[in-house]
Amino acid sequence: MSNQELSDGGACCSPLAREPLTEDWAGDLARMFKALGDPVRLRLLSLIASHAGGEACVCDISESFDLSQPTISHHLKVLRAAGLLDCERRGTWVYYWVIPSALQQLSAVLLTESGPVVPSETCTSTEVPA
Amino acid sequence: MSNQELSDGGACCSPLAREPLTEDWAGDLARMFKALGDPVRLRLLSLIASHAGGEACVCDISESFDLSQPTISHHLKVLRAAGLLDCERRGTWVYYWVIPSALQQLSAVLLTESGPVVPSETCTSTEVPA
DNA sequence: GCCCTGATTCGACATCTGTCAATATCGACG
DNA sequence: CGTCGATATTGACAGATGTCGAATCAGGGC
Repeated sequence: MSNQELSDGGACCSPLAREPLTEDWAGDLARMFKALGDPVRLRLLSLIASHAGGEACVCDISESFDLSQPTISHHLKVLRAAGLLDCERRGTWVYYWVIPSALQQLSAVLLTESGPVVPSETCTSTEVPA
Repeated sequence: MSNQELSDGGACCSPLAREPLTEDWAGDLARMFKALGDPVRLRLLSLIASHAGGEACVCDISESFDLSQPTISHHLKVLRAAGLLDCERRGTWVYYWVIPSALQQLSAVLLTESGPVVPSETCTSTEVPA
């Protein structure tokens, strides 16, 4: 995977709204978004991100779900394959943590002309320059 | 399944990293992320967002894909059901446009402690799993 | 060495998803 | 009114996905 598109040369807006995504990049982003497209995985990510120290072991977070441990492990694997998590074994336990740059990249892609704030509620006007 | 309850109301950071997502919210967000978890839909969204005027008719964007017209229509329906797009019929054509607040919400959720701030605890390695 | 605990992998299953061809709907134009 | 072009809906189908139980792997303690 190539996550180098973060620093787009001279791009003032999000690439999503600036120009059509290339197929390659769309596929790359879609894999990450698809990993987030499951409530269990979203909660897993949130649990890990909000855990003390920014990391958590499986035994700790699996208690928050009604799912079997293999299922939790499967979801963690999906998140890791998508590049959103990383993990490390320490003795008996395996600790997971979030990869901040991955989330940041996704967040940046979604930042369109709307920007971080929406001052005007009447969005009917199309203010996008041609 | 007793998660730690809300600490306090004033959320200064992203809720994803502040505290575990509630099941309701995770389900809501997951529906939107799942809609983005397909390269075709991502490109559709990008094509519409980057189109002149911020909106595009189906006949225009469908040319960029090798997919059948019903498939394009299906993906547009998914994006609309997720609250990411809205559409309007004008004569023969149907125009679609992006709902900025939806993308903004998703972008905000992903803005964790990473953001503009450089994390100091887990900066030992930035390599992603292969 | 042997077992015990934590975590992953495997195999199987039902369900969901993406795709197409065929058909239907909706509006414009003779 | 009939037809035509643009979208949407339906039905069907292969492939992906989420889930579990069982088996397996990895360390620690006896």
